[in-house]
Amino acid sequence: MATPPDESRFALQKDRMLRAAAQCFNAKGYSGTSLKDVAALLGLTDAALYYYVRNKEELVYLCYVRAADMGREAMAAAVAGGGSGLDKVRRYIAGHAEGIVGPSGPMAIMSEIPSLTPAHRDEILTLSRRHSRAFEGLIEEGIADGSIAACDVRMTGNAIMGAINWIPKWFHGDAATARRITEHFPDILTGSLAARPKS
Amino acid sequence: MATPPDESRFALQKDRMLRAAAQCFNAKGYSGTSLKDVAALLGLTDAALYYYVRNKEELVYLCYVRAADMGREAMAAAVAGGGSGLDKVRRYIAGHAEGIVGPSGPMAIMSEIPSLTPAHRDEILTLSRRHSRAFEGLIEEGIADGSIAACDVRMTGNAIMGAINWIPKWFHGDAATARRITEHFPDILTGSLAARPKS
Amino acid sequence: MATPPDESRFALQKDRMLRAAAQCFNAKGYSGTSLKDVAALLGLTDAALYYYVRNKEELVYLCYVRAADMGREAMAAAVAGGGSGLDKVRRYIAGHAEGIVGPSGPMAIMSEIPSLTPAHRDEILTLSRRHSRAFEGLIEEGIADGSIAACDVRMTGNAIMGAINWIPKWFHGDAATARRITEHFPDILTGSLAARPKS
Amino acid sequence: MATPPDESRFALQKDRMLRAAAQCFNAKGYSGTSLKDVAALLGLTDAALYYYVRNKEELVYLCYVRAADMGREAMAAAVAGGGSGLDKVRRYIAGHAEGIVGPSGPMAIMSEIPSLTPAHRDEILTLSRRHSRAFEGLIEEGIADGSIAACDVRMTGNAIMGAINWIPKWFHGDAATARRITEHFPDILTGSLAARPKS
DNA sequence: TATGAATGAGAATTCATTCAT
DNA sequence: CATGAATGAATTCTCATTCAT
Repeated sequence: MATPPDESRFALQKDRMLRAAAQCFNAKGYSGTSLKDVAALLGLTDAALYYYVRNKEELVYLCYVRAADMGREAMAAAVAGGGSGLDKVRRYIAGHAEGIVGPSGPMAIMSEIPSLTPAHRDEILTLSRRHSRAFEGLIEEGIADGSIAACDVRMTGNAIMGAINWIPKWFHGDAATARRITEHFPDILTGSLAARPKS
Repeated sequence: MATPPDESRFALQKDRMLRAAAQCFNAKGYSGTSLKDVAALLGLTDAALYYYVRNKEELVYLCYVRAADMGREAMAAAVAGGGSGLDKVRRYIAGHAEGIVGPSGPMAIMSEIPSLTPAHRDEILTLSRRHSRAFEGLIEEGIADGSIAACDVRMTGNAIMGAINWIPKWFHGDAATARRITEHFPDILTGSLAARPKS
Repeated sequence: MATPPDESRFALQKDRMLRAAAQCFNAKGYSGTSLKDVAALLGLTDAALYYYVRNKEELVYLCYVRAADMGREAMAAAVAGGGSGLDKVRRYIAGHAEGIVGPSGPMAIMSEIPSLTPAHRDEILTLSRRHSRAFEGLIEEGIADGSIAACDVRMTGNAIMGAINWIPKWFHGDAATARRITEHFPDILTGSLAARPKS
Repeated sequence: MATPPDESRFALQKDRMLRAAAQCFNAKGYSGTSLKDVAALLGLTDAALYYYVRNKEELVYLCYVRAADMGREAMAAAVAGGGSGLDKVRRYIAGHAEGIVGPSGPMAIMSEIPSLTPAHRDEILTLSRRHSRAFEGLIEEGIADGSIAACDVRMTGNAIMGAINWIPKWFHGDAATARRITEHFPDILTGSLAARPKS
C-alpha cells in the first residue's frame, strides 16, 4: 500500500505532508507551489518540512513514488477483478479517478517529471512507462477478447489518461462532483472502446 | 481571426511572441517559464519583451485571449459545417486539437487562470465558461437530434476537454504524432457519445 | 592546567567536546563548522551540546580560553627551562606546535576573534595580546643576552606565530608529519633570529 | 597579468568585485562572508553580483584563479631577477607579501580549497601544488648553489608560506605596517635558510 | 527597438536554538 | 542526559522589472 498511516509518528506526519504536497502540486504545479504553501496546509513552517525531506525536489519525487504505488494498486485491483479487458479498463479508470478525488488523499499527477533530478527522473519515468504499458495492455487484452473495438492503442491510452489527469484542474473538492466523476468517467471514457455492431 | 498580423511589423513580432510564450507555458507552466525562456526562443533579451507587453501576467493574459479566439473560431467552424450534433462535436474536437498540435502555432492551454489579475481572470473565466457552455450545447444538440446518447453532459464535456488539454504534456512536436492525434482523437473521444442500439 | 578533567563525568565530556570543537574550527573555521559537525564527532546530536554550553559562541570562547591556557603553559615551560632567550623561544615554538599537532588534543587557533561577543572578545584579546607580548619579550631577552640578532620584534613575532597558526591548514593528522613539524619548526623559525657573525 | 583593468566596463567591474571579495574572504573566511558583505563594499546589492558570477563558489574560485595568476607573476619576477637561490626566495617572499598588503588589491589567500566544486578544486589544487613545488624548487636551487643551508625543504616551504598567508589575520590595512611587512619579511623568513659557518 | 546593468521581492535552504519528553 | 520535532533568522539564489543608453 502507499505508505499507509500505520507506523511511527514520523511516518504519519510524512504521509500527511505528501498528501498536502500532492494537493498543492496538482493545484498550482511544481514551481507554482512554494514550500510555505505546503507547510501552511499542515500548520507548520516551511523549515519544518526539511525535517522530513531533503529537498523540494525530493518532495515531488516522493509524491510521485506514492502516486506510482497507488496506480499500481489500482491496476492490481482492476486486474484482480477479472472479466473482460473492457471490464478491467473500466475498473482501472474508476480506481485511478478515485485516487484523485477520493478520500485516500489526493494522488499527485505526474505532470512535471522534467523537474526531477536525473536519477529520480529515470526512476519515475520507468515506473510511469511501465504503468502506461500496463494500461495499454488492458486495452489490447480487450481487443483480443472482443470486448474492445480495434483502435490506436497508444492514442487511446493517452486520451483516457489525459482526461483523468486533467481532473484536478476543474475539480475543487466538493463531494457531489467527486461522486459524479467516479460514477460517470468509466462510462464516458470507455464508450468509444466498446465493440459494437457496425451500423 | 485569431492571430491577424494585419499590418505593422509590431503586430507580427507580438504574434510571434505570443506563440513562443504559449509553447513555453504549455511545456513548463506559468511559474515554470521565465521571461528569459520566452525571449530566448525569439532570439531576444527578456527586457525586450517589455516593449510588447506590460507584464508577465499580461503575456499569459494575451495568450489566453488568443486561445479564446482560436477556440471561438474552431467552434464557429464546427457549427458552420452543419450536420448532426455529433458531427459538430467531432469537428470541434478536431479543430481544437489542431490548434494545439497544428501549424497555427501552439494555442495556450488555459491551465493557470488563477495566476491572472482579478480583472483579467474574470474576463478569461467568462470567455472560458461561455466556451464550455457552447461545447456542452453541441452535446445537448446531439442528444436532442438523436446522434448522441443521453449522458452527464458536464462530465462528458470535462472529460473530452481534459483529454485534449493534456496533450501538451506528452506531445513533443513530431509531425507523425500530430497526425495521429488529429486523426484519432475525434473518434476516440466521441465513441462514447454516439447513440447506439441498446444491447 | 589546560585540560584538567579533574573529577566529574561532566568535566570530562566537556573537555572531549572542546577538543572536537577545536578540531572542527581549525579545519573549517567558525562559520564553516556547524554544531552538527561537532556533535557528530562525539556521537551526539547537536541539541545535546547545549547541555554543556549556552551557545555556539560560548563554544569558541571556551576553545579559546583553553588555547590560552595551553599557550600559557607552553610559555611557562619555555621560561622554566632556562638558558638564553633564543633557547626559550625555541622551546616555546616546540611547545606551541606540539599543542597543535600533538596528543593533548588539538588546540584551537585563535583565528576568529571577531566572532566573539564583545565581552568575550575583550577578554580573549587581552589574553592574546598578553601572550604575544610575552613572546616578544622572549625575543627581546634574546637580543639583550646576545643570543638573538637585532630585528623588528613585532614583525618577527607575527611571522613566527603565523607560521605555526597556519599549520592546521595543511596538516591533516598523520603522525609522521607531526614529528617533522615539532622537530624542524624550531630550527626553521629561529634561524633568522640567531645572532651570527657579521659577514 | 591578473585580469588587469584595461578592458571593457564589464571586466573592470568584475575585477573590482574580485578584489572586494578577496578582502572579505581573507578577513572572515568563505562561510563567514556573505554576498551582502562583498556587495556592500562595492555599493551594490547582493543580487547584482550574480550578473558577474554564477555562484558564490565561482566567486571564490575566480579569486583563487586571480591569486594563482598573481603568484605566478611573483614567481616569474623572482626568477627573472637572477642571482642565487636565496636571492630568488627572498624576492619571491617580497613579491608574495606585496600581493597581500600592496596596492594591486588584496590577493586572496587560498585557505578554503575544500569549499570549491570538485572540478574547480582539482584545478586550483593543481595550480597550488605546482606553485608550492616551484617555491620548494627555489629552496633546493639555493641548497645546490650553497646560498641556503640544507634543511627539510617541504617543512621550510610550509613555514614560510604559512607566515605570509597568516598576514591578513593581523594586518588591517595601514600603510606603515604594510611597509614593515614587505621590508622585513624577506629577512625574517630567510634567516634560517642562509648558509652560515658552523659555530 | 533592444540591451546592459541593476534592483527588490520572494523562494529554497541552512542552522543555531528551544522545549517537551 | 539526550533526542525528536519544530522555529526563526539569515543566506544564497532567481526573476520580474526598471531605466539609461
